Amino acid sequence: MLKIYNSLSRDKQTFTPIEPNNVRMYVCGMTVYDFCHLGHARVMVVFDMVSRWFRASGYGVTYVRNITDIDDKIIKRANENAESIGDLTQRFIDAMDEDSARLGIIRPDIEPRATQHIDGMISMISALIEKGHAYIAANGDVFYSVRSFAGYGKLSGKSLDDLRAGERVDVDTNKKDAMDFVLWKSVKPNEPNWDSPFGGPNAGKGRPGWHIECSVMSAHHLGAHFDIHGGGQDLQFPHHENEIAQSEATHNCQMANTWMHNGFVRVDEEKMSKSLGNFFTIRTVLEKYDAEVVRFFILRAHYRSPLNYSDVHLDDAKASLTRLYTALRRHEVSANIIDWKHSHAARFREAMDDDFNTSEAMAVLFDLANEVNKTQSIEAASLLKNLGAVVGLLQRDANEFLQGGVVINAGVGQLNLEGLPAKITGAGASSQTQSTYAVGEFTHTNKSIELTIEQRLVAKKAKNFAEADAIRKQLAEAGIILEDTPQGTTWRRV
RNA sequence: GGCGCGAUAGCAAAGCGGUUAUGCCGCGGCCUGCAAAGCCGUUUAGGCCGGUUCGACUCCGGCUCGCGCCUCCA
Repeated sequence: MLKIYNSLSRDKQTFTPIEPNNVRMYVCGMTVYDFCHLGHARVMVVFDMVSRWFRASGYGVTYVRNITDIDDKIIKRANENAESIGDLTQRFIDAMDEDSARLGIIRPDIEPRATQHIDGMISMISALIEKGHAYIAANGDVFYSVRSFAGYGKLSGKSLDDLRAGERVDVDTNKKDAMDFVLWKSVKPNEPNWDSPFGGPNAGKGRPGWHIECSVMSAHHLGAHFDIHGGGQDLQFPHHENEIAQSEATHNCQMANTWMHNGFVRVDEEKMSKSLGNFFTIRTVLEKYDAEVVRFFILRAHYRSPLNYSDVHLDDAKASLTRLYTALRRHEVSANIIDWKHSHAARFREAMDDDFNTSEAMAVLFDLANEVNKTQSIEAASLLKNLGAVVGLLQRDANEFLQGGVVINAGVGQLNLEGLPAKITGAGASSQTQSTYAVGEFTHTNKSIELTIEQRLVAKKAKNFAEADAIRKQLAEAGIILEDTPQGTTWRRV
């Protein structure tokens, strides 16, 4: 029985989909004016995990994640770049797709773009005006009247009287109430605009505000009442609160049954964000760390907890994931079937059913790795790999992961062994994407490493251990660890 | 100022009113030519002050500190 913490009720509730076998989930996606950072990675990974767990639990899932492709920042950036808005947004959508694929994200079923739903937004805004929930201001902007919606504040727990709008920002004098938010922005010079029936000094020409997008796109694809609405913690207020106000005032029914919010990624105990400038883009991090390590790093914490980012933590995650892959080494794993009655599988399920406790689920994976190492059981190894698949982990060939490594810059010059620079590729975290990605430039090719191992083997057979150890040491300095086993010598990258 | 969240061992991170979380690191042992990996064992916990209880890291109250939202933000 799956329980989910619902931000709306502030407790864990048993999850029952509205339709018997289809979970309808909407997640607020990205505003595409720049590369995605680790905070975006977390939303993508978390809700990917959520949708995977629904599917593993036997549900059908309709997962919608929107793309905001029109807003102030996009317009500003396009102007700065002297680039068209369409070119800019497409460029960053492509980049997002690439980052997402590398992180092993299964694409959402539907990825609507705001600019594809302008008509729907105009309709909803018109309906809100008709119902008295919105008004056209003198300058032609259309505002939502927060006082007109009795439930305003129910998601964030804020009351209108406690909110001190205007304390930190100048209040727009066109508003009736300082907390009213914009639904339609009347056109400004050199800005893209659409026709609307809202009138005003610019004859209705303008563009939609941010909040209305999600109300329209979620209703369009999932209906007025759906199961789950998700997003980052920072969207809870005002974005999600405003969505509720718009949607519920329009449709006269509850918008989403369950609201899920993932915690922030932090840097030095502070929220990672564009405005603080302390963000790391996904692609920057992936220059140094394997995408699956990043995915594991995100998944080993509970989705609602804050997640501190640092190289030390990524190194730690890498070492941990290495342990799991090491257990899988040399095991031919059987088909994709999980016996949920198996004690480890049952524990895994119990953890995931308890508000997606991936932290606990990862602990099960480590216990399973211990069992594999102890007993060499193929069943245990298969279960480990198959449970990994449920959360999008451990699907690569173990050696491919272990020999992927990161770039080693030190020691190149000192090596007298053949160290041909070469680009070694390692597959992304997902087995679903066939693309491969370079982790970096290595000082040794796999081939040269194997040749070196052969040389060392000759020395070993001659009991020339000084020579054998020297070779091993040289490779170690280049970040390559040799391991002698009864089946021969294996290697991996640090 | 309003509202909310958190404080667990060297680091990271869960569960749980009484039983080994888990991973990394450290230490000891086994294994190994020596290592590595692995296995076994092991040192470091529960911000502070009270209360409830036979028993609290776990429940309640207070305090301190940190963080978040109240402005665009995943």
